[in-house]
Amino acid sequence: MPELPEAENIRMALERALTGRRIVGVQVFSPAMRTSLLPLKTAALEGRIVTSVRRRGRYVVADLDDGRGLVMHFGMSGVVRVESLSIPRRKHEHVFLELDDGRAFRFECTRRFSLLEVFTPETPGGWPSRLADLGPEPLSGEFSGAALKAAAKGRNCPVKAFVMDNAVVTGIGNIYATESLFAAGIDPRKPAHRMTRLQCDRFCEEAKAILRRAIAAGGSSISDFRNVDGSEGRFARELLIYGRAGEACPKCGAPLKCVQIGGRSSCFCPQCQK
DNA sequence: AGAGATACCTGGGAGC
DNA sequence: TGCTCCCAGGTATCTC
Repeated sequence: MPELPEAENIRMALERALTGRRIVGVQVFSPAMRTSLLPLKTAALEGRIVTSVRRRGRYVVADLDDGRGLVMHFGMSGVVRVESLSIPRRKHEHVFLELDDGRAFRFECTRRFSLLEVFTPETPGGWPSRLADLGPEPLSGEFSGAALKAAAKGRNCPVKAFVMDNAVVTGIGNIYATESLFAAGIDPRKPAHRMTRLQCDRFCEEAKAILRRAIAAGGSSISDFRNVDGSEGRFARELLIYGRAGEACPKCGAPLKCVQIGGRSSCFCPQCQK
């Protein structure tokens, strides 16, 4: 399921595949994912050239030469490919954007939690402002132990729900929150405001290191995730505790526990995480 | 304002 | 075998 490292890998691949390419056709096969896909058909995308590909949190934006942009989010099963139109459409491929090199940007999403929309910068409350409202990028200098400690003031929710809040830090989902809290030795159930400054520092350091390693490894392929070239991410094998409830803790050997936090299963070591 | 619950959706696995 | 049920996940939206 795409989190930040997966989105960044998609961004890098789309930057190579789409920059400078002209959109020559639009095909929409299914009316809706998270939002309706029908506006793509009447958005006059034909003739537009992709000028750059950006990322904000888990969102990837392909900027067009007329100032608009294509914003995409991959939910938990979104996959994009840039490949020949002649390859038969897969069951859950919902959109093809035909390119001037004979290939197509093809958007697949099994569980329809993804999003693909055109935005105009002028739209009040449109995508640029919504992206700007997201919390700091975890790999930026803006995300620090001091900032995390300040944001946690007065917040009584469990640490895990807190760090998965996109307004606190963006792009960290269940996998990387689980792994980062384990690496930092923090109990995911602990009320956010009770994290010490040292723990906030540790969390930031570990989260940044894990995210950087995951990006370098091409992301984590859990269930449906594939990179733009169809390859699987190699980081899944480096996950230490995600999805390993009942197994021995890789640090101390105690059995890993699993609890529900914010409606999401959360694996942790009751010995190592305080 | 914060926090919890719920809906959205599909495929895969467990259990009968 | 075939059926039902539950679970996974991010985000929006609702209620308390």
